[in-house]
Amino acid sequence: MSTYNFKQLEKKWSPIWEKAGLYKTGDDPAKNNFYCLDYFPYPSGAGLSVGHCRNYIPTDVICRKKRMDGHNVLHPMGWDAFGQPAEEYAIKTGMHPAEVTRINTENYKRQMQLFEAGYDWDREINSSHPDYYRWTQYFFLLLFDRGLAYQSDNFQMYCPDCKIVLSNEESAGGICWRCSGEVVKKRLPQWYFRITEYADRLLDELDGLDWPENIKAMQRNWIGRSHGAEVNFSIETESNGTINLPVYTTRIDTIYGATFCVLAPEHPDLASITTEEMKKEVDDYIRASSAKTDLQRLVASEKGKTGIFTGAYAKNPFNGEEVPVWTADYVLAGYGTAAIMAVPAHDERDHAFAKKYSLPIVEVIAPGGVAQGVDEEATVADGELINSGEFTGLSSDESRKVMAAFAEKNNFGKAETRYRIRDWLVSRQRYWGAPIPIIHCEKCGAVPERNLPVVLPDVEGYEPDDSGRSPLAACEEWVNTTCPECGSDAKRETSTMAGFACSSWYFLRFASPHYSDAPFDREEVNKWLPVDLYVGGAEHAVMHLIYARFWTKVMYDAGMLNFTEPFSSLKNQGMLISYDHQKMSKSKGNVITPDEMVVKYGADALRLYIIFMGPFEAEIEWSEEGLAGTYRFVKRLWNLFQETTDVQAGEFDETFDRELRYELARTIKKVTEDIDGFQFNTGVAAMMEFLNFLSANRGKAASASTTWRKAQKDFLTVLAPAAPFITDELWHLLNFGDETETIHTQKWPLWIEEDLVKDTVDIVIQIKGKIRDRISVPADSSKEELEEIALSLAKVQSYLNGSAPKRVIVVPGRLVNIIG
RNA sequence: GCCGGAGUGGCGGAAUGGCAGACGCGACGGACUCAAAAUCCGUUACCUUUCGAGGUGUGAGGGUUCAAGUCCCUCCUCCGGUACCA
Repeated sequence: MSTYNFKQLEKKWSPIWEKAGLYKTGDDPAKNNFYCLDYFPYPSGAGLSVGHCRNYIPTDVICRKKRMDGHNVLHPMGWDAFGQPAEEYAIKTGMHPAEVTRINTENYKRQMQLFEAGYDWDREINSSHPDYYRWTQYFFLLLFDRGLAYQSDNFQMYCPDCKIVLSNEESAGGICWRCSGEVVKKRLPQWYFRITEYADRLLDELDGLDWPENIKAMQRNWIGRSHGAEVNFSIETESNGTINLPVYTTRIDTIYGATFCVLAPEHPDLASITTEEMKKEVDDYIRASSAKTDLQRLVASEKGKTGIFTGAYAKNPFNGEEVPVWTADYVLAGYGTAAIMAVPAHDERDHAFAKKYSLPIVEVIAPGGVAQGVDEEATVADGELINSGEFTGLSSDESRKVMAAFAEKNNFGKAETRYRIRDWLVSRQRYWGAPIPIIHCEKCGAVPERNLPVVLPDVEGYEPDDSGRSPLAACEEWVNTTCPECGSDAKRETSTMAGFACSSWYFLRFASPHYSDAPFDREEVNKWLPVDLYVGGAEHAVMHLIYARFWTKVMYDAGMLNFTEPFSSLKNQGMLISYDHQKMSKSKGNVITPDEMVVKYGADALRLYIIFMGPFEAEIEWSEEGLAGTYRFVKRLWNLFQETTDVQAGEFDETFDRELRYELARTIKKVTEDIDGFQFNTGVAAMMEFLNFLSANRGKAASASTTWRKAQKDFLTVLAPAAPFITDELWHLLNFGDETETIHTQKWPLWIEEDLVKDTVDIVIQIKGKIRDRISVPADSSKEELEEIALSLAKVQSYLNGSAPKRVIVVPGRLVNIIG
């Protein structure tokens, strides 16, 4: 009998499986296909921590089980290799970002292999390789050709620390997603994708997805569809004639209560409407607010909103009243029309502003027909319209329809749906990304470069500057080119695409990673996609996951795909918290690596602990003692099976044989259902229970030798996906297969349903809901029999004290409850 | 504020409306050992106990039910997201 030596097993089996092609994508036409995908990792210099294992180990377990229960499995891995950290490292050291990336990807791969995450490495892809990014560029042009890519010099978010522009998704809350620093607004010409055009479909098609509810909710909030109306107020200016001022409102029912209008400081017509008298003050205000970040504005206005009267008055088209026009930075430039009608009686923000600047408050909504009074606070609820001309008496709900129609009929407004989501800012003034395949020609404008790939040239330095120029701009022989349309001198676009462009289609590439005629082979894509199971952290709810859905829909519209949603089912693993109760990060110095754990406890114990530590989605604190626990489990398995490699038949014990068959069937059923249902923790617990049972009954092995041996075999088989090394070793040691075979290609065992049927069951006897006794009865005892037995029990008799029970509830197989 | 989720032993966590605390960690006791580690066996929600058992208990308070961790209502706390979106 040998001692458990995980190092030896790992060294022995890894190469054998590799040679056998265990993880190669299946292509048996008789089998169903299963595509399991992990989020596209960015290979960072820090390498993988045990936190990442919570992603890669469960998907590996699922895939192993899927192969065993008869699926062709596609489980690929690749690298989201373009991006800032490699570039920053390159800036610091001068090493080419491609070299930095190569080193990091190799390390990731090595680590994944340490804990035997089984990927089909023949399908490995790298988004920074020209063979890949030529297709990213191809999709840029697809969007361009379909009118979904455009250039604009709007204000956008800019992170001064990262020196990079950010999309709205990347700067949610005014915070840079990467460095958590505050972002500022900057006006630079940039490329955008028209994701807003797909807002309705992105919202509506969420409903059918098997995704976590919170992710769907985040996307719904982010898209933020609201139904309202646009109404044109009009302003007679001193020197610019009549200016039309459209405002967007979801509460047109309150329009008779509009007592002023407010324009965002960035509103394009602000200068034209401002009177000579107010010009200086308004200009000062604009300057002051543009100096603030959005976050600073928000913080400042929590102490009190600020604003300036423009001197102008706007006419309310419903009642002809003239109301003062103000500018204030509580009105956002990027939403609606950047102008609002302010109804202080029925909007908290307008109320606060009106109070501060002593503007009138007119109450026009009476919830339940009763005016609430609006001096102290705004009445936000719907109600019956009062003081509202011909609309008085209508409900808020009705009037919203009627008044929008009225506005439309009279040509001063219309019903309007608005969205919170903004177009996707995709260009970056960075070196390490996919070049945008556009040539700027003075005559022809922005012309697509169809000769792909536009290869990233080697440059002297990678440093971006504050001017918003990409390092590529310095590479003159690359920048200067000729226009593909007219042949005259032209310049290449020097920005590259944000990394999220690369990850918006990678899941398609895995179906045919070496295909060179198109981004993907349609037949292969139809065979494997949509992705059956997509697993990663929750942090990409409104970034990657929304972009990838958008691109998929565009490709569908272009006739390239026959599905509109890329990921049928999505799961988010929980975060792993370090021993210091903080997120693991290199900067905090609290990272625990799989490397050190594999050295200490072996891959099998690590794998088991990762899936056993708690529910898959839950945030859990790392515990090395916990890992020591699963290490003890594999050691106990090793020792017990070493002792019982060759069980000889002894005197048959029917009772024990049945018990063993029952426990085995129960275990197989539980493990099967738990792996399928992502309840790995309870599945492992069931296997621990079974091992405990075998261990406690090891002395009886000979009395049920056939079943015992089957139990050993099936137990190893259901444990194999979680603990591949020890199970294959023991499987061979116990002679369940020869040298040419491996446990990992065995059929997943089925449990025997009849073995789950018990002869006798334990019944709980309750009196008024409290447990007073337990009895063991034949499993098929009828209600009447159970009642009779229960009532005859001495304990029950003494509780009843001679009187007849009022009521007896009998649940066969479970309990009898006697109400005295 | 709004949206989503969660509150169960010392800890991570189990429980189709039907025996709360599976499994694991930790702790305690014992065996083995010169000793320690490892391993094995046992105990481990709380209170009371005549050691038979009795009572209490799943964030708080109500309710439905023969029966509630689980269903309903009100509230509290925590986590995640979002935040002047008119």
